[in-house]
Amino acid sequence: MAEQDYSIGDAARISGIKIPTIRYYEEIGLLSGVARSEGNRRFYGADDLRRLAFIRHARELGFPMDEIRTLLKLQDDPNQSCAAADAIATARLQDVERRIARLERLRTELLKMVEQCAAGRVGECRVIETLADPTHTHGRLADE
Amino acid sequence: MAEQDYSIGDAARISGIKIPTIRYYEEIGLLSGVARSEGNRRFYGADDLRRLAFIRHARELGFPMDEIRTLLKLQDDPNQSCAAADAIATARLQDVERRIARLERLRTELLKMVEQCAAGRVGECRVIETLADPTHTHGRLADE
DNA sequence: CTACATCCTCCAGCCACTGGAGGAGCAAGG
DNA sequence: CCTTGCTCCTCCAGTGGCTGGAGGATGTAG
Repeated sequence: MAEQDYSIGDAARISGIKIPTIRYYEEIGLLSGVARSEGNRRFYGADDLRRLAFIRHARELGFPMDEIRTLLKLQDDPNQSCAAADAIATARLQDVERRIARLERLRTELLKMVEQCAAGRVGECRVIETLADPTHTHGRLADE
Repeated sequence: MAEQDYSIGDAARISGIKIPTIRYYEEIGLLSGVARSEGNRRFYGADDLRRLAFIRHARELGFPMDEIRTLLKLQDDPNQSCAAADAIATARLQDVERRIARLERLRTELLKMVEQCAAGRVGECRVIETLADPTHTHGRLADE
């Protein structure tokens, strides 16, 4: 193992991704050609660590796995147009905005529920009542 | 089947929950004692439909399954204190607020990425670069 | 009576991991 | 040199919350 190489445990600590998850990422092809030591242990170079950081950051931003895969392929081939990456990021942005709007509505509804809870019996509990309210049946709140 | 009874297909249409999901809810004990016809078909009364609407609405509000289970038990026993329901709703509210805050941060970051994409080559693409940025490694954006 | 819709049960699969069993490798202390 | 204890390996099963398909029974309309 050269000086700039890391064990899977190191990689996990540095990237903040758990060991089995790193192995899983390799299995599903996000990290190809991971090197092995004599004793069959994986070891990672700086590139691999960057790749793991990329994946982690993208996951945190809510990118789904297949989009990450696409972004990694783009990254591997830096002469391609960045339009595809832009499209993916834009789609993600719109998704995030939709989710914010949805959560804001949930917030309003939950606030109402909690405010009106007079700490009484369940029989007259707003929380339960609101949830049972059949006027919500066809969820304005569903994914749109 | 009496007049106010519904087949599982009707229940699915009315509640907006798919048929296999309704069966699944029964299997995991959210709907107990579902009646059967001579020919072994499930049928649902108004109570069951209300219960399904409750579950759906709670799911839409982001309540996890075990909290829904608790709320349903509370509902089944209307002399209990509503404090437990209130606690669950409050926790949910806080969770929603945390998620909104998190998504707002994502939004800011994604906006920056998209704005700076000059539709150039991947080599100088902000989208890819931002994601690869190792200063994000220990995610301020992680679940907190 | 035939077609067709709807239902039944059982079981496999989805995603993105997570964790455990059982065993091998390796570094340091005695 | 040997043991201790840590890390690593592979394989496999399980998570939650469904979803869908196979293969067969039941119900209904023409």
